[in-house]
Amino acid sequence: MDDEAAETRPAGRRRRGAALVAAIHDAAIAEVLEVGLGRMTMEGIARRAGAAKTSLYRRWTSPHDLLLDALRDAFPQEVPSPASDDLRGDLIEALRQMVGWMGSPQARAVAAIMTERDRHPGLAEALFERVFEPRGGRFTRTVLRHYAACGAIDGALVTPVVADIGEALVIKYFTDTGVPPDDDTITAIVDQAVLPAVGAPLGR
Amino acid sequence: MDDEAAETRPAGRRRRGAALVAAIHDAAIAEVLEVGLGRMTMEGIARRAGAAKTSLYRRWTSPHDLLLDALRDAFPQEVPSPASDDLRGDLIEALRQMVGWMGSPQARAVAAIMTERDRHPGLAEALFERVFEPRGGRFTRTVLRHYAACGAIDGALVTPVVADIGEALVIKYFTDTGVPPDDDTITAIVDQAVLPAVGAPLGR
DNA sequence: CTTCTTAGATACGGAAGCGTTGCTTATATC
DNA sequence: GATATAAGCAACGCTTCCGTATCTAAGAAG
Repeated sequence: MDDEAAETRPAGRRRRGAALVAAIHDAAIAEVLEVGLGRMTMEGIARRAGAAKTSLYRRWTSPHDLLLDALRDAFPQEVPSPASDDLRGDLIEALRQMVGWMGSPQARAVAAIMTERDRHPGLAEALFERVFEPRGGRFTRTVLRHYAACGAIDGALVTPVVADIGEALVIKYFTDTGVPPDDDTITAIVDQAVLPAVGAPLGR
Repeated sequence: MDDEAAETRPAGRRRRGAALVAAIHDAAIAEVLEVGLGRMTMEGIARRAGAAKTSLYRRWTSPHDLLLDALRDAFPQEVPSPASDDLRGDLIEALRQMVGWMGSPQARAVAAIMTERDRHPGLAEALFERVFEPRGGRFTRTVLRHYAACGAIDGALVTPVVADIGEALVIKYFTDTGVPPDDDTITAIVDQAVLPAVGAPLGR
């Protein structure tokens, strides 16, 4: 994910332009994941990228500025929802996609910014303005809306709260245990929490 | 919350023993909330507490050590569950208590440690071992178990996933918006997500 | 091959935190 | 009031990062 860098590069070759920028972007994301938002440093990013500090200061003014740039380049991550006529299966698949997305370095960098938003308010704002729009049940909500439009479930039940149930439980599982939920857990979340809220029969 | 410190203390008075320790504990918690886990420093805590750096090093070996000590002193926060025969009301009350608890400096310090657990694994472990046991639906779970025991709801439906629904949605609301959910939102969470999962009638 | 652009290497003075030391002085105890 | 305990204070050499400046050398363009 990083390491097209320092040691690997045969001393006599120099990256320029886009290739160099990409390497620095990767280094910035790797850096925030390893040392955290509060300990990001131009020197650290340069070291990790195998680039000269000078090359960073030529383009960016601060680690945060650089990080935002890196994230904007890495997004958007659009999540298409394949809609068959299997509500339960589509919900499970949506949460599976979410879990996969959460594992990406970009997503974890965003999470790091979100959790420290009160310490760096400007950064969180800029993330929203410049990178992507927040506040989403972007995964299950898409699915639920589709089936509500079909008439398969009652559209009045697809409230903001209900559209967040699946995502909320995935996130809580992740922060509680430190690992993403496996398929069995995802299935349990859909069967025991999401489906009941949209009026599907209980008990599975 | 902090500031029994520096400027306020009339130059000729010295705190000792427990009073000093308490002031330093407060300063440590305030410090982690302001600068974050990664930027906590012995000098910073000492400055905030209006104490000498020496006095910290006499008792603790690192900012993390000190922080853990401060948290252990501030806990436990037991949450009793007043059980009448109003499931819905008790669920709402439980989540209200949770929101209140989340606002405390101690809880936010714990949250800071949890969100950076991969950066400081030892700290998160020590928090569990030395301070309190994790992994809870400690709020709504207590309520749901009570009513399951009474036979008011089906005990088989009170799974780990279901016991986490309320807390998960409160947490997600908080991290998404940056502010705790108000009473209307809490009510919506209970009505639209928790109650359906335990077989209560929909729609409300 | 020549030239222009741009990355790399190195050094800088300054700031801040580190963990420790030696010493002074306030507070508690007898 | 004398004495033991414990806190404050100031300075130490060391490290890391800051932002900048200077100089060399690799890559691209003509």
